[in-house]
Amino acid sequence: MAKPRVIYWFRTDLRLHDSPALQAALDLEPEVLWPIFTWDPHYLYKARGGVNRWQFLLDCQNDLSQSITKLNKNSKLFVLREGPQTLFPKLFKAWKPTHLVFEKDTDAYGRSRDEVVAKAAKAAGIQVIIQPGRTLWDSDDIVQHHGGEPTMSITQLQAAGKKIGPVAKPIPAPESLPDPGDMPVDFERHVPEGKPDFNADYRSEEDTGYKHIAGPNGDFAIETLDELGFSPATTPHRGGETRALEILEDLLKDKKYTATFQKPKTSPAQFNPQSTTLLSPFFHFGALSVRLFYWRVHEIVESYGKAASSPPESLIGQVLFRDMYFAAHAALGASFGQTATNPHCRFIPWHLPSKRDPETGLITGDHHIDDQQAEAWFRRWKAGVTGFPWIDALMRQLRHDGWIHHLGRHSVACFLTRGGCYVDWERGCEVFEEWLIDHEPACNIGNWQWLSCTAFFTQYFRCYSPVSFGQKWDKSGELVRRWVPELSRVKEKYIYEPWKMPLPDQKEAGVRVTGDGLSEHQEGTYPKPMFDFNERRNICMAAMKNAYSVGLYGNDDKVLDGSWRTLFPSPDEAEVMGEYESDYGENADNNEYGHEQDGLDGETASNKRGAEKNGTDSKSKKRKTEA
DNA sequence: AGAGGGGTTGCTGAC
DNA sequence: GGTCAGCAACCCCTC
Repeated sequence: MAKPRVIYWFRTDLRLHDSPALQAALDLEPEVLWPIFTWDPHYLYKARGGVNRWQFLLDCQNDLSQSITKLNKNSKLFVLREGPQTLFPKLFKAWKPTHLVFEKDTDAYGRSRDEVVAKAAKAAGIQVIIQPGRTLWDSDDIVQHHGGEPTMSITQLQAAGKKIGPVAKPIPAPESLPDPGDMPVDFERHVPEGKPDFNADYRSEEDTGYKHIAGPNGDFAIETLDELGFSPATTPHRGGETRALEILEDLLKDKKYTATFQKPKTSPAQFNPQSTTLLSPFFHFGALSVRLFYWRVHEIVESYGKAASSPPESLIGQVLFRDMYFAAHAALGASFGQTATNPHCRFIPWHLPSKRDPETGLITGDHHIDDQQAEAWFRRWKAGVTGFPWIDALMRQLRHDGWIHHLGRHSVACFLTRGGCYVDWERGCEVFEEWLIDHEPACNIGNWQWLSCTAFFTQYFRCYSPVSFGQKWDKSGELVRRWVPELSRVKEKYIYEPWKMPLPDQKEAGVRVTGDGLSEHQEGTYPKPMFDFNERRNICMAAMKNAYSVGLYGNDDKVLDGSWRTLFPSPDEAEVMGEYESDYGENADNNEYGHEQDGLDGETASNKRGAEKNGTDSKSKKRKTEA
């Protein structure tokens, strides 16, 4: 029998060390091995992912390519600029491989993509080998050992993991790689529809990348930001396997830090250097193996003795949470990413609910504007001009650097959802998807559900304050001064509450606190806070209490057909989403959120808001007298 | 099997 | 300045 001719398809496993999939490819003792990467129109246009994450991806690709070349001067990472679904059938014919090998992906899009590719391979008589490798344990395995259910707590994940057995020991990087085979690409191109382009804002030039399948010089070069029409990245954080391994070694040298790490005791305000490892983007792109991390940290923890920290707060605990979210996503698929249809996600009548595709039931990435006030709050939150310096500093750091500390993410997520704006967690989730360099669908979705108290976590009465939480970690406001330079000269006393600053102090600090943050920004000004936080916190908490007592989950018929409204009789019960056009506009009597005209349509948003506040107060009083 | 303890990461004010 | 109860009271896990 002829020797195997193997295509190794790199995706988010951009490393040579501890790759069970790459090892499986090499175990075939192939005659030729093509290390390839394919462009994916989904990530280029349909999934949000700003220029900063692209930069990190490029770093990982370039580093990997160089490492491959070090093992075989004839080889490198060959980038093919076409979507895998249309490319592979043609590649199978043109290159005549015997095997296609890649690492398992369990996120919703990844699964559907790989199914198409595997089917095409089968039709072409090519053997497909898929190996898990993104997580500590195979996520499908975890689900299976948890009764087919998603893991919704860290105890559940740990119990399932225990049943499977110890995390696999890391595999060393290969010492050599076979030559690549011929790579004819004289077949017809499929150029994807670039519209709608969720990343259009990042393109200052035309996206020319798809003009040539093997790049402008025909050498399968790694793309550049220029070719994608992107402006330069702003993030200082750089990727690559080499860098990842260096950061890991540096971390492990500090035995005390590694062994006694307690996440809740690391500061969200610390930067340069930050208080946590910042390894998350490397895990996302697979530039660092999470199992290598696990075992190397484990070693240090074991040798450190009793003073070491333990999960869930410890470093090991952090990667356990990652596996928990992956297994929840693996079990629920696309439903995991939204409330509607998700049996494990509480239904809360947030403002700015997602539009859904009537065919699939899936959210479209667009939202209903049920309330102009909430829309304005959402826009100010995203732009980092809420008038709350702690929130604004974090949002600006996030946009610029693509990374903020975990507790910073907690602060801004709580603020947007249950602890301030009462805006749908799916809105915030989309912004993080766009901006985070470490964006991992499962973890991002899971954490937004956690913070909004719709799944994983329920203690909605624990609410982050945009003033106190910042003060607790950063009394003098260094993070604010760094990211909100308008306030850099403000006295410590007012740094988290500039609206309390008397005029003479404003003058001295060279800033005027005025405006709504959305109108044209005036030099030397900082916006007024967009609401009274304590007032909003009380309204939101009462509304959460009410929604919890109604007790609907995302898969409930009442949620899907719109009759949930009968359970939230009127806006004066508590905060509840307002009116908006249905997704299924044709039949008003039978639409998704269909309901009788209730006489509110003529009222303004502010009138409704007034009713909410008054109603909340009277309701809570009523409850007290009943008790 | 119902109760009680615990849950990575809240805030406030009293001592 | 550090600890702790009270806030009002969620769900999960274990015994």
